[in-house]
Amino acid sequence: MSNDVPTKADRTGRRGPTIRDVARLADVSIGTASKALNANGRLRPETRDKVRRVAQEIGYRPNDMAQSLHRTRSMTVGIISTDSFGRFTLPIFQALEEQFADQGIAVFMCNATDDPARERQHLDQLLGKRIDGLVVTARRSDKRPAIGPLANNIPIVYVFSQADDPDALSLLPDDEGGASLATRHLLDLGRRRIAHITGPERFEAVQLRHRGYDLALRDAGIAPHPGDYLAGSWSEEWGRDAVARLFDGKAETPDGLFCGNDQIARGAADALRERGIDVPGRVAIVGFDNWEVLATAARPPLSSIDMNLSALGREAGERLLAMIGGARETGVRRLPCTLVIRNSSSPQGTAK
Amino acid sequence: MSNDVPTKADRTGRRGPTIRDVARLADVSIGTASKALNANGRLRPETRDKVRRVAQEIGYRPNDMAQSLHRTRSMTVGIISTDSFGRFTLPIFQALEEQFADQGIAVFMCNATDDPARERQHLDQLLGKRIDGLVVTARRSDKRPAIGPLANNIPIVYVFSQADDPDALSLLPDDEGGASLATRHLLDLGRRRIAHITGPERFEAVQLRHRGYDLALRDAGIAPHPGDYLAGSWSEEWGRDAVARLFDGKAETPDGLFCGNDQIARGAADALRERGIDVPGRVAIVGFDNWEVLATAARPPLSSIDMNLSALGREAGERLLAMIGGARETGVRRLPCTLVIRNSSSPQGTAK
DNA sequence: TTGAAAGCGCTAACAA
DNA sequence: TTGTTAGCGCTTTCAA
Repeated sequence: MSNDVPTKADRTGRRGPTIRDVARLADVSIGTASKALNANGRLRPETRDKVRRVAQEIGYRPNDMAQSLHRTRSMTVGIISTDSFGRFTLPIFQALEEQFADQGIAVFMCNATDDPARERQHLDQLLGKRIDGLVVTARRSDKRPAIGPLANNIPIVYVFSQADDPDALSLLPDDEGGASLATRHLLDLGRRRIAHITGPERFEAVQLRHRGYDLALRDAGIAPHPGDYLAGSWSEEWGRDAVARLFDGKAETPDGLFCGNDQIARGAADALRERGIDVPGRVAIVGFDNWEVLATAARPPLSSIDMNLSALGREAGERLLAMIGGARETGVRRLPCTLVIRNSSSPQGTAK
Repeated sequence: MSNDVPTKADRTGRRGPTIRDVARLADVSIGTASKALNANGRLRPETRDKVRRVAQEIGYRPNDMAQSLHRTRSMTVGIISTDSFGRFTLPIFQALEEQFADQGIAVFMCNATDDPARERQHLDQLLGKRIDGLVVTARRSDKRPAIGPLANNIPIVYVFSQADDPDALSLLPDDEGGASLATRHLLDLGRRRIAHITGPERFEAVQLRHRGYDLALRDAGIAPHPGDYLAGSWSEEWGRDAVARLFDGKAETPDGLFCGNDQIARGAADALRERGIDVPGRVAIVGFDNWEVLATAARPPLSSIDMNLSALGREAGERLLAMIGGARETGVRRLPCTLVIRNSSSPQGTAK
């Protein structure tokens, strides 16, 4: 009754006021209203102000989907993890999301836990939503079947995962380089016999890290001791077992340990402490992953290789944006790892 | 030249074929095509088949945004973490995503790491996308300022986070109940002096768990020993420190430890082992969070309280769907925790 | 059984 | 400077 000009929103009870409502209340044409709100075209300042004021008052917010019907872009991208989300994907996702948010792009998250059918289903849905691009992640970086060329050849980038398709773009951490970095660090500390305790050999990352370790040793003129490469599982228990194998009843033992991940490193550190072997005094240790909560809680805190997953995520975001913009990118790109030094490879007090 | 009837897709180079293209190629009206594809209305079977075949062939997929312009629903929801994503939010998100995917609803993920401005910005974007509902999560379950009533009163549910607004719906784990459960379990084991080592008191969860512990003891007719409640930090180091305080040089020591999280529990277990105190023989331990990777790697593996975050996520999904459907839900709902028994509170071999 | 046309909310080209 | 109108891709009456 006192409520003049009921808005569409009032009538339907759902979906907000439309530009039509704004136009009506501001007493201008709908075209004018659009112009006023979008800052383009010439308009009398007072008209523009009036429209904007009205829009503000009734809480008008343009309907993105209607807009997208015009532009060729939906201003959304999809991220699909073929492999559930986890410790590794999280920082990547975080960086990606931030990057896209800055561009006004919203992110659909999908999780297809090792289920190709579900993956297909998600993909379908995303295509229906007309995403502008797709990011594919995984829990480990081994090769996976490529996602077929998407309708409208929507650009795809694989992060921490790689497609078995040479035309795809994959972004990965440089496992080999990271391993070399760790090994060289131990060499620089004066260690001469460095063992490598690592995870299951079927992981590509295990093979690459092994290679990096090997190369660094050879570069230093050291022939790797054959029994010093131990592949097992990714667990603390394996770290402890491996130490037992390397140290118990041996006359000659390693003075450096490069571990395939921080869990193994932690198990190794525990096992050494329990044997009264000083870390880093007699044996220095470097882990991999730089899983903060684990690495800092260890005794001593663990030096570790950081895969810089946030940087990886940012890079992926940039690449995808470029591809959405029309660039064509292919191949496997590996980003550098960095070394984080803590007490396990540094005299007490020198590092945190 | 040989390419008859170029589709819109061909012309623009972007966005897929439209229903118009399907209609043209199938030689029917666009209305008929729609009917054929949507399985409603009466149609000659052969017409329907023809349309479908064409649609299939040219890879037609309806544009969700165009559809949503009609329905009152966008078939999307937003999840915003005000607090970055982490270990706790992940299982919740996973469960939510799965639930929504089953309903054909896609999920926008947003991360506003402790930044109200960014939160507002994300919210704006989501409103522009016309999300049907919103889930708010956080890294800890303390009260937070409610998100103002959203335009079109889009339903909101807070999970693992609560709003300072009695009209909001919050879903939380039952910290108090979980603590009682842990304590009763230790009592059932015959333990009579149970200490509680926990995190910073400013956490609501710490207070609730303390209460649950207290109640369980009193119910059993045991007056809590004043020095047996130790609030500190959430770290392993604190777990070790607390054990030192409780055990070193004391004539009377606890025979049960209920720890505020698994990190503390693990530190405690380590400290006891190093003192030659048998776990669970002389001291039984129960942790909180059931953080698998940590709990199972501990020596002995830790019994722990599981907050059932997946269930929490599922429940949140159901509630939000109900609210989208028109239901009105308010208040704080706490979902039960469960006890996972491992060796730290069970004779060797009885539990895994 | 099928076709034509209006309209969802918005933008942009063209008229006035 | 402002208004009118034709779509964007789809669904849904209402006619034929």
